Amino acid sequence: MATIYEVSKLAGVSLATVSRVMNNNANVSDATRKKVTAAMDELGYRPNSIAQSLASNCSNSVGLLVSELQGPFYGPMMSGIENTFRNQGKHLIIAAGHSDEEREKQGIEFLISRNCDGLILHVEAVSDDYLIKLSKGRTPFVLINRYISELSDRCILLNNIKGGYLAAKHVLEQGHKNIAYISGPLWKQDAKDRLEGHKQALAEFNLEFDENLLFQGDFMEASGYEGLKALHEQTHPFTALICANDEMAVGAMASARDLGLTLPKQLSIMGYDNVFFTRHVYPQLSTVNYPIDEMGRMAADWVLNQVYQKQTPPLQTLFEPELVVRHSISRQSAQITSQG
Amino acid sequence: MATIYEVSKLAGVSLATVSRVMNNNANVSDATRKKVTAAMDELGYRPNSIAQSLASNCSNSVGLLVSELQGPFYGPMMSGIENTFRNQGKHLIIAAGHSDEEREKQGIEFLISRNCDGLILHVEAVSDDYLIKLSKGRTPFVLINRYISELSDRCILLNNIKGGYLAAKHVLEQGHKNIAYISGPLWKQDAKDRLEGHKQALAEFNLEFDENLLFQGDFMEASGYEGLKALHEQTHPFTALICANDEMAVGAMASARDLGLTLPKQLSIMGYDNVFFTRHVYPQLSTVNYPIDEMGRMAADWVLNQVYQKQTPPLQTLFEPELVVRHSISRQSAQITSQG
DNA sequence: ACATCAAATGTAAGCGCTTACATTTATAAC
DNA sequence: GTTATAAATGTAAGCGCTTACATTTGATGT
Repeated sequence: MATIYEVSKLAGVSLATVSRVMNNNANVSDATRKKVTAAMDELGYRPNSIAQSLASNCSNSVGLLVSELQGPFYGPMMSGIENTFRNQGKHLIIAAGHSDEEREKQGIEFLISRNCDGLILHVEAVSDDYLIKLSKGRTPFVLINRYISELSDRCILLNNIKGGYLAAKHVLEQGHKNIAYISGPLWKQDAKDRLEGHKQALAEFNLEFDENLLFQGDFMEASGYEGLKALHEQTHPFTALICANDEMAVGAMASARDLGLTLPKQLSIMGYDNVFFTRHVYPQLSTVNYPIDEMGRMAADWVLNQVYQKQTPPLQTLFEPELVVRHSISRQSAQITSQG
Repeated sequence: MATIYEVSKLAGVSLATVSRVMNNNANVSDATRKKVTAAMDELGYRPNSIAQSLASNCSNSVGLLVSELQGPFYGPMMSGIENTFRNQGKHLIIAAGHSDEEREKQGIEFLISRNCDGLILHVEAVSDDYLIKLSKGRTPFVLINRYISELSDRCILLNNIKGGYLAAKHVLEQGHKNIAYISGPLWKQDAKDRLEGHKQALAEFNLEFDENLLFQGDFMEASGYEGLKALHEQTHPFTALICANDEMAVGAMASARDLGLTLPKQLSIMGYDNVFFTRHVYPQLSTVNYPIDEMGRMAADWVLNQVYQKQTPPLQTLFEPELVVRHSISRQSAQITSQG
């Protein structure tokens, strides 16, 4: 691999001049610029970006930490981010945290030690304190889907209370009065918020939230399956089920079929996230849109703006959910009565 | 950020010794090792891996180029790869090629200029010649889902002929005789192979392949939708439709509903890939399993073995598809007759 | 006590770039 | 033709590490 030194020799100029034409940041005469680019072409020269990073203390790469590389949720987010950076000549280093504190920390440290200029973090397991301490460090970062008041200007969030409210309101408006709920893990803020919005809507309809109709899941499909099974076995009747995300909703749909329930006639089911496969399930799932791709792009814009001082559209940190009505909520449902 | 220099000062040893304890590759007395690690802890020292890469000419990172960061196919692949490398202390730099020749080349060059020790490529647009030339370069790479005879030992492939055969055979065994086919773009080898396997099965059942029942799609959902619409409008009847991947199959299912066809009674539909959402569509889609996660892990093993000289399970380059029977193929179908 | 040799440590030259500063060259004003 | 000033180019010192080679230290055998 040719180095800058060989290029400079071939072009008959100094290292510095070659560097200047690469970064075209200083005055270089047309004649020498031509000589240099010719030499580069001849040698097939490619700058070694590791060396560039070390020397300039700027790697032109930003780190992205997500929980998982797979799954319907992270794909669109990564894609939105990658796109934005590609257009700006920045590069993406991706690590997965697997919702595990140790691995999340490892991932963050790797990205920092890799001289990332900025970080986009979607972390769940790491503590607020850790992040606050991290914010004092040299690598700026933005948080997706996590709120820490001390870091509020770098938290990109969905209004989950509103989302929970929207979902419940829609179901209530269809005439349902007994509504079961499968939540996410309630130590997570988003799970809590969605449930809070749910309760607000209930209150607005003068209905009380029935704790017996709450099942705490973990945002995974299996817990949706288990959740509906468990709810079906207890004695309080319900005609609709709201799940705190689409994966659990899909699990619940499978469960409903195994229980012999006709959807949506005997049981209405509502999801959350508007993950792409919700259009493909049967019946098509009504849900709440989580504009995760947009939020990813916004996170990328944040980095562009705050780290690279680029012009960007105005930064926005709070995003609004939207109701997506499809065919999984029936207008009037027969009550499922208890098993006992 | 503390540097190795500060650590050496604090510990009262030379740079080299600090480096040695980091890499524990030479004789260092217990006493000094202790002094050094204590100094590291005190300073919260983290080696700068950019500098390490530059000096050692080994970045401990491997590059991965995929077409898209999203979609049901690449997620499991990336995840399998990331997992393997995490366990070995290697890191992953991901770029997307978007099936575009220029962008694929850019991506590859970026990864190389980033001093990746090895590359895993899932490329579609770049030419064989380009890859052959690339193989002469300094960065070793392995190809997923692409066959180039000159590079055959580094091509990790699915036996697509067999897969196409399996799908068709299953449909034939259920008694279907008139089978429509929505292929991928036929300039792509995998699309060609799947169709070839399809024809083999037909031949085995003494059936002729009807060109009128072939629609060439592009592996995307929309082309499945359009494909079935077009097939339905022509005059040759068929009772089953085989799609060259699941996305098109899902598109075709939507199309079938719009055409008022009951699935699978009036039309049987078969997919290919066994993407995770095939279990969630209705009726659940019968398909052919593409073990992409395993193949990703194998690619990672290849790099570990060939680039880092690690012990790995034996390298395997050809993977076998498997039939996945679910509920989208009916035993005996009423014939769809022509529209005309 | 001395030589011998291995183990432990230090020295310093890079890795391929960037950039502050110094120097040279061209341009313009008088 | 000077001189002042700006533009173009060169010089060399790093960036934070690794590693070949040199040196020192400590055992061991005699």
